[in-house]
Amino acid sequence: MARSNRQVKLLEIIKTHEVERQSDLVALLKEAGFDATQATISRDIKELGLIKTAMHNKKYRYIVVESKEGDVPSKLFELFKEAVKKVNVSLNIVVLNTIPGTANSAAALLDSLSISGILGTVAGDDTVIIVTESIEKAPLVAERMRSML
Amino acid sequence: MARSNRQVKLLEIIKTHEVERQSDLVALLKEAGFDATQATISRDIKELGLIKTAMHNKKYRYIVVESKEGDVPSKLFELFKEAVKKVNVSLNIVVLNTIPGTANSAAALLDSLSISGILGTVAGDDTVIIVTESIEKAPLVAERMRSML
DNA sequence: TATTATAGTGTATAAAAATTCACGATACGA
DNA sequence: TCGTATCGTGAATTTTTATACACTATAATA
Repeated sequence: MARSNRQVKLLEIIKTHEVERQSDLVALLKEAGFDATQATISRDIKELGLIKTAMHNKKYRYIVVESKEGDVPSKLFELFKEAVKKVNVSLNIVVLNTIPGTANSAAALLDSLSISGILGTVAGDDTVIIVTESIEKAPLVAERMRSML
Repeated sequence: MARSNRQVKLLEIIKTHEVERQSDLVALLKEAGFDATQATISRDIKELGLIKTAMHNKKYRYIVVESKEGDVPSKLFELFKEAVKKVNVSLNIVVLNTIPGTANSAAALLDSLSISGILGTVAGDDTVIIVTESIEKAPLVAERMRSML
């Protein structure tokens, strides 16, 4: 699925570049081998919940923000960050390795977020298994996890 | 200064309304007695660092986000929230009342944020005195403090 | 299989947001 | 008090972003 790959790349680009506008994104994605128009990028940005904001240098930049609106008490995020050590993908499964005993709370956060693409999660002691909708979605979900660390 | 008042009102509006676009803001501000054009609102939004983002209902909405980009370890924010009990203004001074012993860390956060309009801060045991640039700026700074709680 | 959804996209356009330019008000020095 | 600089603003415009519409491909259903 080209779409998921593009969106993963898009997140990556946004974190590593100072993207001022969508047309820049079109260009950067093209460099990376993804052909998409501004219209598509606009839709991706909406779906991924990305935002454009003024930086201190007075330039605009697209960025990723975690907790927006009433999303979730950010303490849970703190917890998540402390707990999760590694994020890996295998086929349609994302595996989180956590500090022993914290897998459950990490999973709890995931559940409360109702992240798109996730079918379900199971938490052991130091491992969370996340089942995603498809092989294509898995890297996107993983990227989302990493972006929370 | 009409500008500061407008911006304070603007923040207030944004937190209490689902503002989808700047022209809505123009209208709402007009109701509140502030006449400003879209151009001015656009500038205010840039200055205040507000953002437009897609909500879960797929509508766009302007919101305030605290920690953007590499802004500050969000733990400091947690601390700030726990510490600060009240925010008051008098002339060009904003006074924070905190839990005893925490005023210093609250002030530390403020310093690290380099918030515009603040000349300097002094922290006692349970009180932070914030000196702002002008009487007009003080309510804006206070609003910023409150928005972090 | 034929038929009907559904998702993803580009093109063209509408809509929204940012900025350029000009101007008025205020502050500051000479 | 001038002249000069700075700031905030609106009008008009440019730039950027979102979406309506049409089309294709793929999946789901009878």
